[in-house]
Amino acid sequence: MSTPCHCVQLRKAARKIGARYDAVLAPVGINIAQFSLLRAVERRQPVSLTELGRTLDLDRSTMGRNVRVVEKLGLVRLDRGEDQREAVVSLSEHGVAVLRVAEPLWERCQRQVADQLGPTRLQLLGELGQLL
Amino acid sequence: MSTPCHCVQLRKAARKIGARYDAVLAPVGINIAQFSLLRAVERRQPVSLTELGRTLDLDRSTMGRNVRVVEKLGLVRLDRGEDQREAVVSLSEHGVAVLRVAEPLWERCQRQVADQLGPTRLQLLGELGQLL
DNA sequence: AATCGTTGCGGGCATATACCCTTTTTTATG
DNA sequence: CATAAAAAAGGGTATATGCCCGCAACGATT
Repeated sequence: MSTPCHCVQLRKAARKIGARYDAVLAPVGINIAQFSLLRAVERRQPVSLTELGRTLDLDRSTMGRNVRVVEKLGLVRLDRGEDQREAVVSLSEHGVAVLRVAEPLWERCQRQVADQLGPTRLQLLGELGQLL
Repeated sequence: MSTPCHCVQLRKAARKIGARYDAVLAPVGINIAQFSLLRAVERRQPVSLTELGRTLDLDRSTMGRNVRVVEKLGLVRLDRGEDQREAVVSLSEHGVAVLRVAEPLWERCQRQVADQLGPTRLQLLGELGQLL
């Protein structure tokens, strides 16, 4: 028999948990990636795409596209920074409102997942990001 | 302060580890998703798209598209099954050859990851799939 | 044999993600 | 100050992934 691929296992777990968070957030019209993006923007706004990418550990071009999606939803604003090269992102009022509604939904899901995994595995989960 | 989102953590870890396996497999011209697909095909061939999807825990339409990619690479064959609705997949000779070359590369990466994470965290990976 | 519910695909649509290349703007250097 | 190097976006291309819808084939029931 062959060992299961650690990467495949991890991806599978990520898909599953993602679907869960997505379902919880669906009533608000956003998914977990967008929720995470909005939170990151709120904490650092106004913030450039590059900095956002560094923060979320995503490719800059990925950031640009993901931001465009939430921009179309009217959740964030995109402006030019002082540095004319930068595109700086900030939450719109609508974005703030959506975030406020989404937060308790997310928290409930987060808690359920935490209970289901237990503190030990949660701890390990956090360590994965550091180690890889 | 806000708790980090378990889902986001997991996705991030999955992206990172995925990039690693992808890099290792790049010389063979496939990525980890395709490697995993080829292995699944080899073990069950000839296998229908639906069954493959169930096996890999992927949406059937996703399976269809992913299979088409490796088909274009000449790694698998797609035929009609006895049941005329089914599209059955099997490895081509080239697919087998690529798999044989890819396996040792994958194994080395797999071992490195295992060493880096240690047994406890490795075990977590397996458990996540079950629990989520 | 005609019909109807089920199953299996394929296509359309959308998001997430990454890599590469080009253009624009800034900055550092001679 | 002029110019070259560096930084920031943006667009192109490609894969992975999921949902929904429609079509075709299969099987059971009448």
